[in-house]
Amino acid sequence: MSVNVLIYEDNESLRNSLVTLLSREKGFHIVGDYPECTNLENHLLHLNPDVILMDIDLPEINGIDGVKKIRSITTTIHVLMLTVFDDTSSVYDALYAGANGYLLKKYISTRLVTSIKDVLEGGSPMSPAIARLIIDSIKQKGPKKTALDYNLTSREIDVLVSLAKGNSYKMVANDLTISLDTVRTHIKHVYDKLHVQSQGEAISKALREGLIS
Amino acid sequence: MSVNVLIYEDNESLRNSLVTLLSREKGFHIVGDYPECTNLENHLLHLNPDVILMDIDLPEINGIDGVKKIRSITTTIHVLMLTVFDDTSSVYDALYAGANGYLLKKYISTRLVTSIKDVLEGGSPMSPAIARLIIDSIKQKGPKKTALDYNLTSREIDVLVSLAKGNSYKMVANDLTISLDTVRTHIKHVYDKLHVQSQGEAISKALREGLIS
DNA sequence: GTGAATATCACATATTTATGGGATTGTGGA
DNA sequence: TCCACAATCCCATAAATATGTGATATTCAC
Repeated sequence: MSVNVLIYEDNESLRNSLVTLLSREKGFHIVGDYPECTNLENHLLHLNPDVILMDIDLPEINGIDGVKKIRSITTTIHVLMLTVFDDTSSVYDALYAGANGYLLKKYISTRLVTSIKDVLEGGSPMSPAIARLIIDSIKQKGPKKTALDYNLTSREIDVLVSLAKGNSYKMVANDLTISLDTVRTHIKHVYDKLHVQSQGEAISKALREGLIS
Repeated sequence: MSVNVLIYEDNESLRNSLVTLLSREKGFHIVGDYPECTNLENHLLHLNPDVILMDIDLPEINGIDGVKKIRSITTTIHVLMLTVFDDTSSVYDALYAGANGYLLKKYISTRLVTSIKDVLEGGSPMSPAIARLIIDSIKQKGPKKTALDYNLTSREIDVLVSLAKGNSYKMVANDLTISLDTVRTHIKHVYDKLHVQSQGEAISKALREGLIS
């Protein structure tokens, strides 16, 4: 049994290359190749693809929206994005839209086949440059500070967490089974340590810096 | 000129395989191979590696801490993690520690050489399964809801943002050059729309759901 | 041009917060 | 042993917040 591949790529010579490349490979069957994905629903219904190769920069409906449409219909078909862009926002948009992998076009000749196999196994193959983008943007958010960075005690964290849930002092007291005044004391200490002077600032600082989540 | 590779891997047979594998490849020069990375500083100083292959599960000092130590000394040396684990926390820890790539051991025979070349080019090669983990954990945070999901108006967002900075109502009023009562009104509406009844809950909900950042 | 939604302001008041004091107990390190 | 610190509680008060009700002007779609 072979893998059904559906191709959307507006660059005709590249599209032909893809077809040639996969035709030579046994185990792959190309069920369709189109320069645009306006007829997506029909294709999905009648061509029965296992994997879709989707160019990101498509006329009419772009690849991102194409993926969204696919995902609104089915989550089982694997989608591998093909792109010349390696900018962060395209990558993120595609990932959120539900793409399974992200291959830079310059790597197509050497990695297309293995990448398709990877997505079929549930992996998310991506060019190293793409992976780098993702990693950088994750790291940018920063290694989460621990409560230790502000010398918050465990009880102080408890109070902060309870507060962030939207509890009033009274509710926090009830939540942690301590008195209202104790809650106040803890919060005072938290404010001192975080150098803030209001609940709003404390909570947003705690959330943004990963002290609580 | 060749690439200097330094290897830390406690499994002796695997370490020998790595050495053999890279020895056969021209352009690579192995400057050292050790079962543990306790002598890291010295090695860095005297062996002059371009790339370090680092097992994650090392005795004495584990690979994560190894990377941290490397990064505290230099950021230019490339580090490729080798692992049998593909759990989320190991991956994240390694990334935050400053690893450049993350290769599952079962792919070593087929992808080690290209992966090393990838890191040298500034990319972050990783096995598809690893990439999948990262993508899933990103997506888990969810596609950010926009303010539209709660029908917040632009002015209401302004107020919310200002509040999250830690501003009091007075300061918000000053910030947006509107009256205190107008601030109150906006906040009332925000609370209604978000279904909350305190500043803390509003801010944490807004931050967690990505309404503001 | 009517109505719905936005943005603005006003007044009133019960609760809640922020902040200042001060106190007791237990724990763990110097 | 003694000191620092964590965790608990108490009192007091000025300031800020939550909530209700009501009003006006603008805009934008129907």
